[in-house]
Amino acid sequence: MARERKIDMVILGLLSHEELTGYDIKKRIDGAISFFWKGSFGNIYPALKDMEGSGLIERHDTSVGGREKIAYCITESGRNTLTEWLNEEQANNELRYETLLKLFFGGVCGRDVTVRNIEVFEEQVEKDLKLLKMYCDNLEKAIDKEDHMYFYLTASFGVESYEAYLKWCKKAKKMLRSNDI
Amino acid sequence: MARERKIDMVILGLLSHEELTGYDIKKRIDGAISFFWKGSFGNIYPALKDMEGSGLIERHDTSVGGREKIAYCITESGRNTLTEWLNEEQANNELRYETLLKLFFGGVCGRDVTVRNIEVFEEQVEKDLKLLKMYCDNLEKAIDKEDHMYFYLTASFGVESYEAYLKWCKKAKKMLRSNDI
DNA sequence: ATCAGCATGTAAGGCGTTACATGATTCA
DNA sequence: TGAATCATGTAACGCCTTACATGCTGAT
Repeated sequence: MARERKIDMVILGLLSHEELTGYDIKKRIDGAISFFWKGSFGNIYPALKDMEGSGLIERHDTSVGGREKIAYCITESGRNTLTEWLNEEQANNELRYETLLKLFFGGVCGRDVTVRNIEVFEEQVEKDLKLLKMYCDNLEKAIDKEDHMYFYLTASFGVESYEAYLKWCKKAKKMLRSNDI
Repeated sequence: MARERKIDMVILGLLSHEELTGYDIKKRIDGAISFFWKGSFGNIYPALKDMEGSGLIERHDTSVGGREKIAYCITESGRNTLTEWLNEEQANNELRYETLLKLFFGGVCGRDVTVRNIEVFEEQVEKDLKLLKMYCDNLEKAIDKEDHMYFYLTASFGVESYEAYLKWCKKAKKMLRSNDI
């Protein structure tokens, strides 16, 4: 029923900083944002069209030569919508971790399978954590710019939680490998 | 294209322990599982029907009096499907945290709004953490039962990460409230 | 000349939520 | 008697993913 499509807010948020094409938006989302929100072309382009229709954003053609290129910028109305959303206290936070599902039902296959699944998870987390730390390090240096502080805090959330994940992985593997229990 | 519906695995996992009705399944999911996976009646009942059709589960009518009641149990084929899934190394783990989205774009509304959003998040995490710790405490006492260890590890994952969240919340609020930056 | 990357989109299908519809039983 | 809980489902709708379709540009 109610308007739920959060991709609109991602787009408005990105456009509040700079003018972007759909393609650019995808690239931005694939960066630091991808750790907590995803987007696809089949998602972004229709949203862009809808939002233009409702006056939240405006297109302006920046095609060069035969290359089609449509940049969008946020309107006053779009900025209001974004502000309203930011001021709403309720937020929908969801985890969908298949790894945890497999862990929960780990008894069906036993310890070795579960340990392996944890290891696979651990490897991914280690890889992502490296990236997140890189983001953090770079942002820390430029934290005097107001916007950078928000980006830093977001990346830092990732670092804190991923480090907790790794700590848990070690503990869990140890428990699964011990014969005491 | 490919079969993706993970609710099937949740159901198979639950039925691997005991025979359950759709209503029971919903209640189980709303317990400890809800921290990392959700389910609804509109989700569960159709899945049950499909899975019965493909022979992964079997119904047997346990109606009493005028009260309709259909319990399902897992079949050999269902147990195989569950085992195959547990043995697949790739797992899809996704975070969709609207709070982080709001944080990332926090510059639009400024520090007070962002601090408030973090506080709302913090309150929810504190509440959930209490529950998770309760689960952990209860399971720790009965960890000699193999299955309980898996449940314990899952809840423990929640405790570790939620504690990291809280740690981050304090740090973030402090940074946002300071005038140094 | 070819390939990676830039750039815009559509179509089909799957998954899931919410609301609705219906009725029985238990307990205060 | 009325409310809460048990119990099963369907329908509408929304959102997203994946795959497809198309074409330009710049670098090797």
